[in-house]
Amino acid sequence: MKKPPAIPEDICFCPLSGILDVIAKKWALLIIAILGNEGEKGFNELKRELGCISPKPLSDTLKNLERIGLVSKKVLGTSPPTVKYSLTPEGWELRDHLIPMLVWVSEHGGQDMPGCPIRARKHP
Amino acid sequence: MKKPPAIPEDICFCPLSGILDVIAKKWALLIIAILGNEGEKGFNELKRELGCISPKPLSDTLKNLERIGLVSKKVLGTSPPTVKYSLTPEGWELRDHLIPMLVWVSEHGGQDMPGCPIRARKHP
DNA sequence: CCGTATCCGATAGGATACTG
DNA sequence: CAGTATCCTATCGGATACGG
Repeated sequence: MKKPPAIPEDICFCPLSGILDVIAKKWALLIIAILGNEGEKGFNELKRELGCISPKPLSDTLKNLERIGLVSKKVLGTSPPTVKYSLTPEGWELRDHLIPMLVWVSEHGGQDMPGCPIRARKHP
Repeated sequence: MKKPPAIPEDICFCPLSGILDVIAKKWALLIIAILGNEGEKGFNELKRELGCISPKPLSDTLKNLERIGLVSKKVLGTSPPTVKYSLTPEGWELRDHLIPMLVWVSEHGGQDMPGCPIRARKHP
């Protein structure tokens, strides 16, 4: 049996449960990636960027990300109400650890891509 | 607006959809982490390690991971039937990119941890 | 030991409409 | 623009039992 280059120490993954419940969702990682890549985004801006997400799941996901402290929400004016979502410092840290994986995945090329196109910035 | 250290180029996240549909699930990341950390695992071994997963979701997840080429399955004997799940080369690559994130998350400490305890190796 | 089969409840998430 | 409110469906995921 191959001896794998193991995780540094005997590490407990208990704390993962909580965050994975939020992160391991359909849109969470993409939202973090996009916010990280572009800085700040409004609700519908984000919605447009994601391409085919309904307001409810987007709202839910943002609330969850906010709750666990990865995303912060700023309300600016009142008419028209302007809202900006951005990453918290913790969100940035996570994002930094996340990017290598996302980049690898996007380069590696998932052959099956049913559903709607999603882009970080430009779309071919 | 803060100028973020962006993702290398204008990168298309289209290919993400397919793989995210698989890895952004409740158990997928943990399975990859565990297989990477311990090399090979049988079905029930994995089940025990995950702590509180039912056979069906485990079976489903493994099939999906196999389908997209991250996990391979070896059938050895016939009595008793011995099966070993392990990471494919691609699975290893993904795992390498994944570990920093998982380690960060586990160190960062998710305060809320409802549900069952999950461990990579030892459990306190 | 390795799963599949079945059933079932919870919930994620899409569509749409509508309000502040 | 920024969501909330419904509604509705598909799927996920747990429990249990059983077969190879």
